[in-house]
Amino acid sequence: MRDKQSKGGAMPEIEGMASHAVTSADVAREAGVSRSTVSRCMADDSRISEATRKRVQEVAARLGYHVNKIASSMNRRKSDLIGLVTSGLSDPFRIEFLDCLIREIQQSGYRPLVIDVSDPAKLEHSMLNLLQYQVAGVVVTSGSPPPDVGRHYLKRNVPVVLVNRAGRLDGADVINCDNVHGGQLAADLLIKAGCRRLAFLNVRGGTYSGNVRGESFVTRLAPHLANGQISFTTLDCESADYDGGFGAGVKYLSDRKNAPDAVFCAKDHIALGLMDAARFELGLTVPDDLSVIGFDDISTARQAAYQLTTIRQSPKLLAEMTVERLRYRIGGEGQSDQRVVLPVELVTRKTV
Amino acid sequence: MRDKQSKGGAMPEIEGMASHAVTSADVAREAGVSRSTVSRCMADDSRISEATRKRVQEVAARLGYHVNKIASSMNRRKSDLIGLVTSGLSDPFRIEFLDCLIREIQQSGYRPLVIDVSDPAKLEHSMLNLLQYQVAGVVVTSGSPPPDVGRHYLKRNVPVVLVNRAGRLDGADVINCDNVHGGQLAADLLIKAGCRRLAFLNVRGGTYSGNVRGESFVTRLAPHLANGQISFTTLDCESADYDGGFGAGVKYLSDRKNAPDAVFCAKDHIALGLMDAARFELGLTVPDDLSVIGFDDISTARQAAYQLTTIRQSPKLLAEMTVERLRYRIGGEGQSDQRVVLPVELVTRKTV
DNA sequence: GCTTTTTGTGCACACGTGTGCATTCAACGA
DNA sequence: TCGTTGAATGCACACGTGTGCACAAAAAGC
Repeated sequence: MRDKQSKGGAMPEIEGMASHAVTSADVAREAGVSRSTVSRCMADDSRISEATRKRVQEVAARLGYHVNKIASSMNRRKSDLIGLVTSGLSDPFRIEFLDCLIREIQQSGYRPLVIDVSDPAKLEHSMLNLLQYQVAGVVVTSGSPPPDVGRHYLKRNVPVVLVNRAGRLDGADVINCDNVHGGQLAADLLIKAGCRRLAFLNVRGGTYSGNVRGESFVTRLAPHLANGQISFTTLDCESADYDGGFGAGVKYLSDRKNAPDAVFCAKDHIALGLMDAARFELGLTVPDDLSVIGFDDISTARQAAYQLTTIRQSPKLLAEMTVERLRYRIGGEGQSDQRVVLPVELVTRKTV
Repeated sequence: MRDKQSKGGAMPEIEGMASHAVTSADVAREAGVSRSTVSRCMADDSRISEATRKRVQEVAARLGYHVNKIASSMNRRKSDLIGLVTSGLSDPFRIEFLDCLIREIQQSGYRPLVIDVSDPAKLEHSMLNLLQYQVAGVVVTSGSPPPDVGRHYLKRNVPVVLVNRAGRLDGADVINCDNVHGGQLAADLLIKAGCRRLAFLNVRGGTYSGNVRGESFVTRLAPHLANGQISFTTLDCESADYDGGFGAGVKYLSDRKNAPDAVFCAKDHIALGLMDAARFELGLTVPDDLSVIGFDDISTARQAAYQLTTIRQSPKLLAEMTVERLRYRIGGEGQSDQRVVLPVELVTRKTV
């Protein structure tokens, strides 16, 4: 009855003294079944009689057996890990997105394997490295993966989702919020508010999302520009964060005559810095002296000290969509790349 | 010369058409060496002649071979994953810590496997689940793992580090910032500033770190309390975040006669909410009508709109220490649990 | 009662790697 | 020339799991 598959003689194995991890063979021996049966019982997945299943699972629980996911992954040639490529946890909106994403991934039975690429030049190396872990899929939230990488993923049938990135990757789905519409909303609002000297502020060199927002903004402005009733400038800051926005504020808002009276910022974090520079460094009043509008609607933008008017995109929706695409592609193969655009909405607060 | 270890006849395998991942056997065949040699070459670790190593590595690169970490982990019975137990990405200081931690882990050649435990009741299950991945170590930044879990980790020789948690776990190192000193610094500052009606604000039910900070604060206050020259109250808020602090501000600061004139908050995020309630909801002036002091020195606290005086702990130092402890214990075994306390410092800004 | 179908299990192989041990080979000293 | 030593590499096993196939037993059909 016992020791059906055990190789040598049954080693004594004093109860509770085993220093090695308890394996499915241990459970099999103890329950008097074969290792295969144990495997099937743990997976709930085959036609195993209710009686044995219950007994085996009970034994497994008593022995403290847990399936070795590494061994399982090796056998199935695919792990339940999903690679998350990001660059640090400094950008507020990305954090909110990752927060939702991690929950969503976990809820789908996967595990997030985070990989930080501060140096964009290392993106290729990092993504290849991720492949070593037999990840079931990858989400890229930073940088633009080179086509070489895409080919490797394509060959291995590992789906890639690019979130809010420029998408030129074969075999990858691309998800963006509606940057174009966002830019239009911002333009419309500022025009309606009667602003005359408008500006768009983004980090120097630009980012994909930021560029689209700015271009859409200025396109929408075009008719009024032609009229000569308003003016438009493009401004840039050193970094895409609070300090960058603050620095830009000090730099561009000092000259009250020619300074813009309304600034559309590529992202909220920059807008907050700009606002603070205007208010606390230059003594301006928002929105009387200066209107500010951001993009993302990060949580800080809601705080009483800012009450930033902004274009909202939903991190939760973004995350849901990401995982949906991922799950759809995992297993299912050879599907054409998809481009998803998620809606944005204007959130009116007190800075315009 | 070729096909030394290949089992059946050498399948033709058209160049570049292989749909399966390239394995060490492929490299071995191509380079005319054994699979063992390939393994040793990739590890740089044995006494392989410089010539063969170079040749093999060149072939590996040409074929696009990467070691399969899953298989490797299975063989070595330990992966290079480090579990990160956290509860969401909402708490600002924890995010800054995780940011540093992920970098640090990565720099040490490990990979962070994030696991989110929103429901503290699931902590045990989650940590056991983490063990399935053969993690090399685990960092807990949320919740208090039950002793059962500790025993499992101890048995498997997998190190656990608790960061800013109550530490009662056998086999786990515990790292805290100097909460006691922080509470003292806060007390000293407020006394020196001449505040009379002091209060400590924490989330309802309390947290380990918060409780220690509050207790140390009131202990330091004791002599002055005995004099009857000052008063002290403990306040609580619904949630440990901005909204919680804001709500508490509205609730406790309305009655100008009896309301505290100085509040020590368990963490910055709460302090920011409190400040905003005071300033924008009640029309108070900070610090004239109300002094506020926080804990952590999160990045938002530095912003011009807040300029929060606070007790600073270093997320970078915390992360470095965490990984140092982890690395020390991985491999090295049977070392007594250690308790690390990291320094804090007062950051004087404009809210006291 | 005999054949056919259904149901439940076991056997054996494969996944890709690391490493102890054996083996080969060249160099070297006597 | 032969034995000895050291370096370099191959062999074979182990890691723990999933699953196709075969097989036994029980149920069902006639």
